[in-house]
Amino acid sequence: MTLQQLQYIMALDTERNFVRAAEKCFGTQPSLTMQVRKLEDELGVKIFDRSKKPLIPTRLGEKLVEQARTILKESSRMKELINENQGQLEGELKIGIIPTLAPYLLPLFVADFEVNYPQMLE
Amino acid sequence: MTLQQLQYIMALDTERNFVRAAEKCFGTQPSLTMQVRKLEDELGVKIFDRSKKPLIPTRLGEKLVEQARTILKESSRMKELINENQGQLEGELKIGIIPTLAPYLLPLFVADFEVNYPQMLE
DNA sequence: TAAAAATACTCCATAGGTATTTTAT
DNA sequence: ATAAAATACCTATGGAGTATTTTTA
Repeated sequence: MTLQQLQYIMALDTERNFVRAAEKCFGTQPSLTMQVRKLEDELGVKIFDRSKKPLIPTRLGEKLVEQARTILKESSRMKELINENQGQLEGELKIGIIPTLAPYLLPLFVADFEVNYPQMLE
Repeated sequence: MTLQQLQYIMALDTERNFVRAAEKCFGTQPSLTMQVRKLEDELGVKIFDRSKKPLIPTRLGEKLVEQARTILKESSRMKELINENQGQLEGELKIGIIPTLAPYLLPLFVADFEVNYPQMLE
């Protein structure tokens, strides 16, 4: 069992679709298919019922996905502990982007950034 | 960050010694050295102070190890959920035993069973 | 000087990608 | 007919091992 696999089943539970879940994880559909199956094999149970579209988590699958969320939340707590400890680092953030795309993409990135790291903008 | 790395720092925290920690994880000292350093690099902090023997976790390291324990505990909960689920299976348990031995052994088996799987007896 | 940790190197398992086929609406 | 999932195949990364050197008590 890997943290990556847990993120995969989380995304899959949300999207109910391998293609979209893969995009969300910045990967491809086959990788996701393989890893989810590998996890199911390891655990010895089916997490998702693929016999219908859209696919749906099994009864047990729902519980496992929920637990996956818990584990991943505790994992991100590792980085939180570090941030808390170090207080605020100071530094420079360099962004590289070709001029053609800059006016279209940069505003999107910055908007996301504002939402996710408000404390870095002061 | 991998679950394996978290197990490594947990073992290292307990043993305070790469060689013994590696044995405990059924691995070798160099792997452990590498993985611990890799995790430290990824997180951008030192978890253990190796400048003295025996090595000792840093202030922050102690917190991270504690958090690692939490994450691993939540991970093992995945398998617990599966066991619990399977405990809810319904079915028939057939026991074969020769009549001569039955009065002597069956009570012992049942007693054990009651202790170990109470939820199956309701 | 005798332990423990770090380094050098090698190997191979596998995560992940592309291309394609199969399946389900 | 079409979109989604599974399969086949390939590549490259990196985890783990052995052998060796460097460290520190």
